[in-house]
Amino acid sequence: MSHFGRSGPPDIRDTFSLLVLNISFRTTADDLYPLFERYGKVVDVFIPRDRRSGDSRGFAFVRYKYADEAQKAIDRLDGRTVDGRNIMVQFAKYGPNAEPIRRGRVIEDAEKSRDRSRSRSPRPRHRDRDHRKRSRSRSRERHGRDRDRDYRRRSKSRSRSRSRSRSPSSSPDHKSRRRARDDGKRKSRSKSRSRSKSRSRSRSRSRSYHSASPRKKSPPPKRSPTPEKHTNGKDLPPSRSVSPSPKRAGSRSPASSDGKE
DNA sequence: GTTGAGCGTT
Repeated sequence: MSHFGRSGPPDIRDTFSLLVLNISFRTTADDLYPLFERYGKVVDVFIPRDRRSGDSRGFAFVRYKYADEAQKAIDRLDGRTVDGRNIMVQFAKYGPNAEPIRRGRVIEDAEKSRDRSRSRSPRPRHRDRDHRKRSRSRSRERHGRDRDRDYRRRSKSRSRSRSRSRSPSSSPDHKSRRRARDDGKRKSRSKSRSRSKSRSRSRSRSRSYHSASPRKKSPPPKRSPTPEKHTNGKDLPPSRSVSPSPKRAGSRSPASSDGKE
């Protein structure tokens, strides 16, 4: 929703989107509008909110009518303290339709192809949209729900050191603490994986699709007194389609490897 | 009540 109450974005044909980062969670579009409107014609102010809680996600999008005004707003508001937070204003890189943005403006089809043809963008990496979409979890969820996402976020933030000092009051306490926990967890996992690996070697990969709960404790390979041949035939009856290894079935017999190792 | 890297809506 936009600041004007309309449905969806008003008109992004000739607007320049600005991304305002590091704003307070209490800051609303009404608070940002007068601030940005002072430097130009603001077409729309949008603050993405969480679907469930409805709270602000900590950043906003301000669309200007003209690029020079947007640039001026960046120059004037970037680094300013708003609501007690040092905000960061910059041109948006992606449009609402997942389209690339050049200098804050949505690149049109013709312009896009032209740009590609003339000069390759020095963009080091193409960021997957799904990637950020998945990591769209606010820290609130981090309290004890999703720490799996932290892995990716942490590694990504590492390579983002080129950014300016966004938070001088960055307390490394959190990282250290979290890292310690992760380390411990990782160790335990690696051990378990090692065991599973050896087992998997003797076992057939057809078991992969069988194990629906990786978290569950791996049951000991209770081997019946019956010969391996019998077990093999029972374990992978219709799993032929799952195993894309035709040569294995012909050149090698899983029965022999099952018994040994 | 908390949080803090990032890129968007009916």
